[in-house]
Amino acid sequence: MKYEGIYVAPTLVVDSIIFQLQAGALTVLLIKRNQEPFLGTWALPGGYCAAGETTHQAMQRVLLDKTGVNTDDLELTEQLYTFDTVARDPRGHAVSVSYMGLGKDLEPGSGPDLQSPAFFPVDDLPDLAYDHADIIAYAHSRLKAKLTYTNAVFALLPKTFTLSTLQAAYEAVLGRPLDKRNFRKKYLSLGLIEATAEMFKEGAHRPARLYKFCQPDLQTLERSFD
Amino acid sequence: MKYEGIYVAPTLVVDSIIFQLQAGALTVLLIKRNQEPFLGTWALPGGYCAAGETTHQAMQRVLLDKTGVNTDDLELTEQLYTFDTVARDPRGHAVSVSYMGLGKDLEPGSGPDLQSPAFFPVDDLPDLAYDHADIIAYAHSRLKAKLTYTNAVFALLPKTFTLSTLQAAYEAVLGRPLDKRNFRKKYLSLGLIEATAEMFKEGAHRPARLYKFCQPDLQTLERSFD
DNA sequence: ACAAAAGTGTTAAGAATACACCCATGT
DNA sequence: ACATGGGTGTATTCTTAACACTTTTGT
Repeated sequence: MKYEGIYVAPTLVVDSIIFQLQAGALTVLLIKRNQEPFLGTWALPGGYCAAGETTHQAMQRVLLDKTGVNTDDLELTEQLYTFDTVARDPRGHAVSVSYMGLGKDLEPGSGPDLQSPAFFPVDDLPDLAYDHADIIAYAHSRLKAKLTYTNAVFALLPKTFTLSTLQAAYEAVLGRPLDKRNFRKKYLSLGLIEATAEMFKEGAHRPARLYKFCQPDLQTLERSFD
Repeated sequence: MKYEGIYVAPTLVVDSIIFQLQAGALTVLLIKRNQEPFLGTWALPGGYCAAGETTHQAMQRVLLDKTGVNTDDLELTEQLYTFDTVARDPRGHAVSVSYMGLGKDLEPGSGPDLQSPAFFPVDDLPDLAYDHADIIAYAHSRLKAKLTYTNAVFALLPKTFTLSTLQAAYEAVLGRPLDKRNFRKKYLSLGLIEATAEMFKEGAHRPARLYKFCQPDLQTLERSFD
């Protein structure tokens, strides 16, 4: 072993990629940086992880501090990847552990200490600091995969939902239209959702049956979706 | 932001999970710890990541130092997961970035500085330090998944191989027998491998055709395997 | 009555599974 | 000639993909 004297660890940071659906589009939470480097540029919310703090705890703290979003309001959190970045920081080399979070009806806070948090459609992002555009693209591809082999959509939807809403969620994430009849047939055959007694009435058209997930936690599908 | 004074990063370590096939079994590289904690207990090769060093570089250095295995001899390396561990180390909290490596004909070195590196069948592991048994189980499950949706087997096989060898590799990783005719039909239909002109003669039976991968790098399958 | 979204079935093609015998070689 | 592993085909079931009209409601 080499480090018999003083051991100096690399800077450790955490970044969050928080997705939700808004107006039928998949959106991601960004902040406007209020310090150099990349002052004034949009970026993923991130910050330092301190000794004695797990990366997950650091993620929760940083997310709350910078965006006002509480991780208790997320339905699903998952570690994404750990990036080695050379010029992430004026200190030089840093290691960034990134987490993906999914939720619904998330409200970025507003206040002087927050960094203008806002959700942007993933198909219409502003210029981003660092390699954050790549990280978002990677998270998006992971999310697509996750929707095909798990029931992770539940984290993007309300407790009860119509089949059209469910299909729209898949279409928003996957970025392409799906056949209505095939979608319903297949999804119902998976046995993950069940009809409730309620209907959803809205507008001048036939009411829709409301469904719910049988189990509100992450399940792996045996037949992968699409 | 909280850390305006001195910032102290958590201890950052890297661990390697190196797999290869030996005598038809999937094996993983372990060392016998020569220090506390867990002195004398088998463990995954791991060590500190220092400032100025990427986690990947640290993994390469640590692996070579502790086992004599050179990462240049690995056919495939992939970051696995980053574990927050509380009691990993006498220093207290640590963050461990783990990498999975695949290779063939890997020879652990021997020498006074090395920590008795040896390959053990994943189905017959000794008692392990820390949560390394869990980490290996996780890596194994990721490897199984990887074999079903990519051509990652190439990293476990020689340049040319028979279909029986290929099937045996799948069976060793997945831990269950596969049907010979269906396996061949499906694998050949994927178009990832092609027959060479050579045959492999061995023993008192019909020689086997040797195949090779068309492209010797990682490909994602469109139809997932099995 | 009409506009708007909900709901519903069939057919055809492709993929997965189950299954048993002959072939080429060395001894 | 026999033992050993290499090599091959078919029938059945299940899954996927393509495709259009009727129903219920509010205005």
